[in-house]
Amino acid sequence: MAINKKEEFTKKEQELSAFAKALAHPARIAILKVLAQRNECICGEIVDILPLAQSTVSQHLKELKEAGLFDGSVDGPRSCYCINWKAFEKFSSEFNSLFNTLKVNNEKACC
Amino acid sequence: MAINKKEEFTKKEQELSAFAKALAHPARIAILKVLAQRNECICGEIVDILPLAQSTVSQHLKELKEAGLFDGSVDGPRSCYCINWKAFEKFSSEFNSLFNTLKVNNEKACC
DNA sequence: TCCCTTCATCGTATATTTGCGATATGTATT
DNA sequence: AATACATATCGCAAATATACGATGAAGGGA
Repeated sequence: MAINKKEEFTKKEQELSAFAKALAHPARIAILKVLAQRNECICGEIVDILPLAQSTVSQHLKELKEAGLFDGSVDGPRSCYCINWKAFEKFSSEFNSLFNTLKVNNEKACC
Repeated sequence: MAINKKEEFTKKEQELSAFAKALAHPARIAILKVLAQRNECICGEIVDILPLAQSTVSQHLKELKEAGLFDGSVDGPRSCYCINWKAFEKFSSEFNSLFNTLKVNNEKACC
């Protein structure tokens, strides 16, 4: 058993949860924060900052990439990682609309 | 090997990722949506709506509860699930501030 | 009291994630 | 061509998540 039932939910539910999943590890949050602190894309450096092995960091980057949040352009011997802003904005606004829907009903709390 | 390194990140990174993890499954998104559609806490019904076995749904509810997003008050033979609004608002606003920080720097995109 | 309903928990199987070292790849530099 | 550097990928081990059926607990009604 342990059949994966994720396909049985709506597409939007799957998309939102996939986005959340991409952010569901502190290392990946940390990576995004590094991007926020600098005003440029990351070209290396990440491995030095995180307390993880190079291969593990590479794996986390891959996951952000596969989630569509990251554009990685391999550029010579060093890579350049950038946020895919279109995707990021789309997901974050969808999250906010979910949050807001929930909050509106909050005003009529029942227990 | 396979040692869990989550503790080596900052507390905020851990909190945010834990929140994201709670939303990282379509079933849990669906549960929150059900709450949004009705104007009241959920007393049963969830199992009928989701395409999952009762025990599995119970497990997902437990996870939302352990993430601090859900308050569950077992009340006689039926339970009542409510969102923990304080926690929810805290996390969603922290997410937004992360999003906004990222967006600000977006304006100086470099690649 | 004896069942029925509702939900939680346990045990278990499988899938996925996390993490590392080793190795491959790909581009500059010498 | 040989080397050095930065990343990616592979292979494996351990941890965690997902899912279900079976069972347990607790209240309500016959």
